[in-house]
Amino acid sequence: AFSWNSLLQALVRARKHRQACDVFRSRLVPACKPDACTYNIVISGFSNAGDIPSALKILEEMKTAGLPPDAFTFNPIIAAQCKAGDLEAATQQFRTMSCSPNVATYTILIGAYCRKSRLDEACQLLSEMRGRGCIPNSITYNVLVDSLCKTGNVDMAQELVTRMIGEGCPPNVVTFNALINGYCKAAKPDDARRLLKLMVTKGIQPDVVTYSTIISGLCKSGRVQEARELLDEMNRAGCRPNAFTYGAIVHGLCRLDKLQEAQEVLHRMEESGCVPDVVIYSSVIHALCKAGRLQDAQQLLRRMRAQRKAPDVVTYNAMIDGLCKLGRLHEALQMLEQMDGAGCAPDVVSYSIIVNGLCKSSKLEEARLVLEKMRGAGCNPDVVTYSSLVDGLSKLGRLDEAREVLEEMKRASCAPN
RNA sequence: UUCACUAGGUGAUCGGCA
Repeated sequence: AFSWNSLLQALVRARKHRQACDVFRSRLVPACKPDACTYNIVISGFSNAGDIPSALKILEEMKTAGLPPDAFTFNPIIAAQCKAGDLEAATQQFRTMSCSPNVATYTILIGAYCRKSRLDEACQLLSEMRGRGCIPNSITYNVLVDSLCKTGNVDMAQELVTRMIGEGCPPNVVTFNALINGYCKAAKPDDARRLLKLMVTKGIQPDVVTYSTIISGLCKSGRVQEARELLDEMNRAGCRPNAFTYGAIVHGLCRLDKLQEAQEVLHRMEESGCVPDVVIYSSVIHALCKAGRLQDAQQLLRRMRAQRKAPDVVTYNAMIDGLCKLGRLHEALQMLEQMDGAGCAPDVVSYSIIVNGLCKSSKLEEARLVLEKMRGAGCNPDVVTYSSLVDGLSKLGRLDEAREVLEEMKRASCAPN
């Protein structure tokens, strides 16, 4: 079982879920019975892929096989339910599970409540875990810091960090990175830089995440030159930039309409053997599309394919939007089919782009059909999809129908914003 | 051999500033 578990784990890590499932299902060696670890690995695989029903099915099989599930079994399921936004199901699972929760269980739930700005419940869980002798560790605190930052409570996060030492969990590089990201997202890159200096004085080495985060923050504030200087600085400090680092720079240049320079960075990467990844290509493709340079975008798409980099849903969406904005709806629909055929399932953004394009061309009936089509593909319209429709109808003076769409949203429990 | 933490790319509307 030990060896098979290692193989399964490797497959799950490589996101080869089908193969992992095949290995598990075939029970390749009859003499080798799956143990609790085996089940945990498979359950974790399904959970991470967002397939909660399958995870629950394996959980039942595990019980049937007489193996008692533990926290390692339930944690990935609870995490997946949280990620899907279903805190009620996660909490239900947590309250009814047949084993004791561990620090990870509490950390998952605390982070989820925090990210939904349900701070009271997060605090309740924090004191509950302490009461049960479950001591929050540095990951717990880091999750708190990060989710506070992501909900716009950077000051609260900063305050928590100052208290961490007293709690026996001094801030580490992840803590600082989370906080630095908070300041960057709050458009305060100077505070981020201040923290970079501070962490060094505390003996904590900045890593590639630290630098990439600040570089991205500077770029988002339009300070690409400073970002490039920081890139030099990180090189001098012996920290090798990675795809995130270059991605931030390239995107920053694109946002400033410095498409020429962005493509130069791209070329330099290609030549230096450091092949740009799908994110970097998509970033430039998006910018080219926004500039109406569909030809150039298509050429870059070909170049990325030549580099054996497969376009993903974001790449296609950028292209589809570019086509729509030029009124080339037919080609946009073709590309939607093309991505599907290439094994890249269109998502709610893909369909929304098309819906918006059709609405802008006053093709409301066709837009309606796309809504049906996406539902049929198991992809529910979201608030943006509906907004395009409401806007299209309103601008044509078809206000009654627009109101009807609002009702439809309500029925689909999609809250208007 | 199995669980929880940090960084880059895509869609609507409206408003402010230029």
